Amino acid sequence: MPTSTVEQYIKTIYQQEERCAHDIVPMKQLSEAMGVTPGTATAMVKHLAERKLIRYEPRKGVRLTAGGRELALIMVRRHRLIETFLENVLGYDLSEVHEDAEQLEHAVSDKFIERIDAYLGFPPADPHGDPIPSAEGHIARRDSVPLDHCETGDSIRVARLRNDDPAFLLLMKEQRLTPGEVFVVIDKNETAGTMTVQHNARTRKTNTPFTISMGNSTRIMVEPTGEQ
Amino acid sequence: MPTSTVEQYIKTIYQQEERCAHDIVPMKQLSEAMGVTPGTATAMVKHLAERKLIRYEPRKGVRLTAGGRELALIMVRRHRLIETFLENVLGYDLSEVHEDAEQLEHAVSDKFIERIDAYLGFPPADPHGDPIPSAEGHIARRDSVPLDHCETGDSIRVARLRNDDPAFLLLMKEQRLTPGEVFVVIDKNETAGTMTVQHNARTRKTNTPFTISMGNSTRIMVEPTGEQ
DNA sequence: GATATAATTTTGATTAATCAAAATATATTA
DNA sequence: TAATATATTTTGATTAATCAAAATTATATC
Repeated sequence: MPTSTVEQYIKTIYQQEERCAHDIVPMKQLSEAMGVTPGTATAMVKHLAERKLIRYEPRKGVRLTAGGRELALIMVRRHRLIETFLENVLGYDLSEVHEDAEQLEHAVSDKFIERIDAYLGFPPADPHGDPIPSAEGHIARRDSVPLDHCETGDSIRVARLRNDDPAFLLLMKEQRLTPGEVFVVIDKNETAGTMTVQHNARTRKTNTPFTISMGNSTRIMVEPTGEQ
Repeated sequence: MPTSTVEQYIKTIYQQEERCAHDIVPMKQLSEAMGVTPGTATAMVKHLAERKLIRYEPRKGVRLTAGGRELALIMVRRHRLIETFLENVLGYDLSEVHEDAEQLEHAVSDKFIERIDAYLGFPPADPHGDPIPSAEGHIARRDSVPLDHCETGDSIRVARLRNDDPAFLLLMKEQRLTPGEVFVVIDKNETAGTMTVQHNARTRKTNTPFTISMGNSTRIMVEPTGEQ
């Protein structure tokens, strides 16, 4: 049985892999995401590699093995089903679900999760719109497309950033073009080779438009929100 | 914040106090109930005493302080509400609820418990019939009476045994006259000074009658089952 | 390419919880 | 009461997870 700490590391590595172009996760990124010192992460990573949950390349970083990915998807399934339950059944606010789910996901049994799934009517996605992996570890491939495939007026959600250039990622962060964020394409200028996007006014206080080159926009994977 | 191990010890001490005449819980009883070696229990008990959750009398045993009792009742509340939820909402069998509740009770937040309580309609008792302590730590005093106050035909549940004589307790265990067990009084003979009880035929395979002296029957606290 | 900077690993310690086995105290029995 | 059995505590070790700080190795800059 993996300890809850092991589960948490594996889930975090999975999430970090999702957020980078290169699938290898550097130690700094992992230790920051886990909120531990780098030395602690190194020690843990060696242990996870022995358990065959990850591949560890010293001085480079880590990537999940098939077994690690399996465990990660179990944890993601638990987390998302619990969040859905907290919101739909117990009436939690969306901002409150994460904290409690983070604790519960390490304490629930498989039986509990399957019962919750049935009780909720086998929902395909959690309250954030993220797909819930099946009990067998299958997760719906989100039909994300590069931003430059979108048209003016499209309402979209950022799925992932296919680029790990720090300057690019920093810019994305400053502009809040990070996974999960919702936008509208307010202009697509083929001649100038630019796209302009803007946060939805009712979800953001500051929503100044942001213009990006068509070339860079291919690095931003988005999916339709289904709105409008 | 108490760790889940601390929570478990405190809950266990509370339960053991309920099950003995003398409110002091000897180390052997505690270590066996916790499933750890006696030395481990001693070490932990010192820690709990420093935290002012228990009073520790070396070579004698332990008893809860007011603060310890408060924590114990929080844990009992969590456990019983979770069991109720698992049975009433998720359709668990009664025999399955304990195992999952035992894990979850250490992972849930106060918010979660209060929401579950409301969702269940503020139930007064869990599926075993045990009262659920309030959020403020009040628990309904079970209206238990000594067995000799019962009459022939009464259907009763054992609440607690007010005697810690090992032979007596062993006998009670052999006859399955332990807390939670359900019986019918089939004879009360004032002249002979005896009472005879029998397990309910549909809950027990072996249900040979058992006769006990009136004197000893005062040590067995029971409550009406509400049946018949 | 030499040096400064940043990332990573190593080392030595710490805390919570545990066990096995030795030492000690208490209770029982003969 | 002395001998034996039982309960309890102590001692020394272990494991998982962590930190701080030193040592090492990449990477970036001049």
